[in-house]
Amino acid sequence: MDRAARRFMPAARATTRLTPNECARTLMETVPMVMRFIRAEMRRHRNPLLSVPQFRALAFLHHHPGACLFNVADHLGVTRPTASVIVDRLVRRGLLLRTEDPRERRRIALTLTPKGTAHFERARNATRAWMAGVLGPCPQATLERIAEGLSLLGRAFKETAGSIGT
Amino acid sequence: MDRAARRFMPAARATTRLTPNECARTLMETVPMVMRFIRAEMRRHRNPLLSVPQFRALAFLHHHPGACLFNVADHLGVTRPTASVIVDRLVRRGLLLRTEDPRERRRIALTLTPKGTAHFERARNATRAWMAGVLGPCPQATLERIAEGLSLLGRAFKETAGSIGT
DNA sequence: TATTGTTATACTCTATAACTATA
DNA sequence: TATAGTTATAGAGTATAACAATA
Repeated sequence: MDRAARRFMPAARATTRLTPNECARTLMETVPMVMRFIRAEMRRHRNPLLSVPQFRALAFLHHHPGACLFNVADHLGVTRPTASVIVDRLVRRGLLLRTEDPRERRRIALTLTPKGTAHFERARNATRAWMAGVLGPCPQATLERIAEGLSLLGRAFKETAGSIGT
Repeated sequence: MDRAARRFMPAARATTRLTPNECARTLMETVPMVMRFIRAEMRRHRNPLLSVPQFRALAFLHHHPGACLFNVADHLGVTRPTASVIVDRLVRRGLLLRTEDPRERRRIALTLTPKGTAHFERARNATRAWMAGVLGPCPQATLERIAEGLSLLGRAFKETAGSIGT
């Protein structure tokens, strides 16, 4: 076991029961910190690259080509005007194609352009490589605990915290 | 063990080794998602309340009264101009006091006003209560795994990802 | 010269309110 | 009337560049 994990274990196992409040405190310290590292990293790269929301929008549309604006807003957890602005910037940069859905003319169908696909994949690979570099030094057991904790955390939020935006 | 945890375990233990890349992917999906829940929750409250960076700035100064701008920027992980703007908004709202440090007249000493302290504590309690509500349904074991994962994650980032801003 | 902090500028994210077009 | 999307407006966060004051 690595030093970091060993340092942590006694506190986790030997003390009194961990309360939701203490967990919340750890959360409020860790998540924003990690988030700003991600943001800074994504901003560091070449040219205008992608912001985190832009990256997430492209990732979603990469897996759901032809999705409409509402789907994007829902996935990003933002209101439709916000999603509209984000999408609009990507369209202007030539990364997204906005077409009309002939069956439901109120809707738009969003798809990545070849340039958008290339841009997204480059950003994704760079981000993953950087992150893998950060996580790389961790031993296997630590990696698994991190993934497990994140997975459980994500599930708790998805189940309890209601949906946002309209 | 709760259903959620049981559902997760087989994937974590029985498959091939978890790679840093896979962990990175989970991270890129979970952290922004949790972050937006936090942001949305903090924005939901009464009046202008506090944004996440504002909250973190007040939390830091609550524990380090008299700290200077550089310290705040360092803790938030932003550049000094950004910290200056954030602090300035809090000063204008009467939540922070900006005074000159007589020993080092280049520096400013930042402290919470009584109003700032009250405001911060209200925001902190509300956020923790909400978060505890989200985490509350989780069984003890899950809670501990979440806290452990976050703690290890935070440590990995703090150790590897260099400092930001200047 | 180096450091601390601010201001100017520019861009993104984000929400609410008001609007258009379609169903 | 209800829904999909846009536009207008406003404000926060963020960076870089240029600056002032102090050490």
